[in-house]
Amino acid sequence: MTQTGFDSHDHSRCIHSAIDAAEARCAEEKLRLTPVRKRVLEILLEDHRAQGAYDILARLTEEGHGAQPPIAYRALDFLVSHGFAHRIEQLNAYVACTHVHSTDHAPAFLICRACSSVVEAGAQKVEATIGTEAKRLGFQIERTVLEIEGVCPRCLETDSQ
Amino acid sequence: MTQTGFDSHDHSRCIHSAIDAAEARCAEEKLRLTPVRKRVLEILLEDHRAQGAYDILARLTEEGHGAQPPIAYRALDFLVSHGFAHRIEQLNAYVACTHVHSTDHAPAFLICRACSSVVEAGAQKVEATIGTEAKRLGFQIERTVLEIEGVCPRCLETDSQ
DNA sequence: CACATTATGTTATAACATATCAATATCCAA
DNA sequence: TTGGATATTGATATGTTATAACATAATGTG
Repeated sequence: MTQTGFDSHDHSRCIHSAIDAAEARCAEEKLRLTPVRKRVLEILLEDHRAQGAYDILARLTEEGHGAQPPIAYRALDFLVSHGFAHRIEQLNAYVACTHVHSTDHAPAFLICRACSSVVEAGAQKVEATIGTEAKRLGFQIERTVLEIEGVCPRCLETDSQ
Repeated sequence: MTQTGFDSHDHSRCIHSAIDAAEARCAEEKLRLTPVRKRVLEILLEDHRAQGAYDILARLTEEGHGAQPPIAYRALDFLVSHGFAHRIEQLNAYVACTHVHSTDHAPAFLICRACSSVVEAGAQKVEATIGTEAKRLGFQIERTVLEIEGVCPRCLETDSQ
């Protein structure tokens, strides 16, 4: 596993490189990173935290985009389905993807229950373990959700618990 | 990993042994397996499928219990918090636990997207892998959600896909 | 341009979940 | 065995997350 977060870093570089990467991939694959989609990605990139669809919708609305849930959900669906963002199932929320990875990667998420920050890690070893077992059972894996809830180092200090 | 399902089996034994185990543990730990709670566990045990809170609520209502969401949610909370059932995050649904395990186990779920059947497997190796990495990052794990979506052997045959 | 395709706007509603407070049941100690 | 603390259930209301369905607009292509 490798990771990106839980540490201070030059976050504006995060944002720019993620946006640049998204634009490049969209150009390459003839996907349309429309204004709404791009804006949602930017909002998600503001920090390494999961945000709910309605939080995002509120931001879009402030900024003059449509005020109905489908506006947000469609943009999120686009981003998730092309790997620019991920859905955190246990939070019903979304984070920008900070990895450059192949389309079918197996992300693992470390989720802080105190501050909602999310760090994405690769989980190749985990997939390997599961893959072997699934094969034995005749189960055909299509998607792996690995979400690890706990407390991040920063909050561990703060809360002193 | 070990598993229980995706095969034909004497399901009435599943049910009885799970109920018996639950009653035993509740007696031991002075937990109250009240009528509603027991009934919800029985409903969940009817098959190895995830069921939504409102599905369960509908059943309870038919049978004369209260018809309000909290009735179902409270029973489910009890069952989940004591390990008699599990919540499947990606389905917002619940399954009975078919393992006898320690309180803090690390279950992995194989979820068929075609028939919603759920098989619970242990994932000790997975936890070990993650645990090591989390330690390196200073992240304190409290809960691990590992949900694997795909197609079960039975549906693979049927759908011929 | 005409047409197909994709994306967005809009309304309505479905599906999932919890806060709150009142009433009742259970437990346990005096 | 009674009385008080605690846990559970009942009931109402509301909050939160997500999608169906259909209309309109933008875009890409022959």
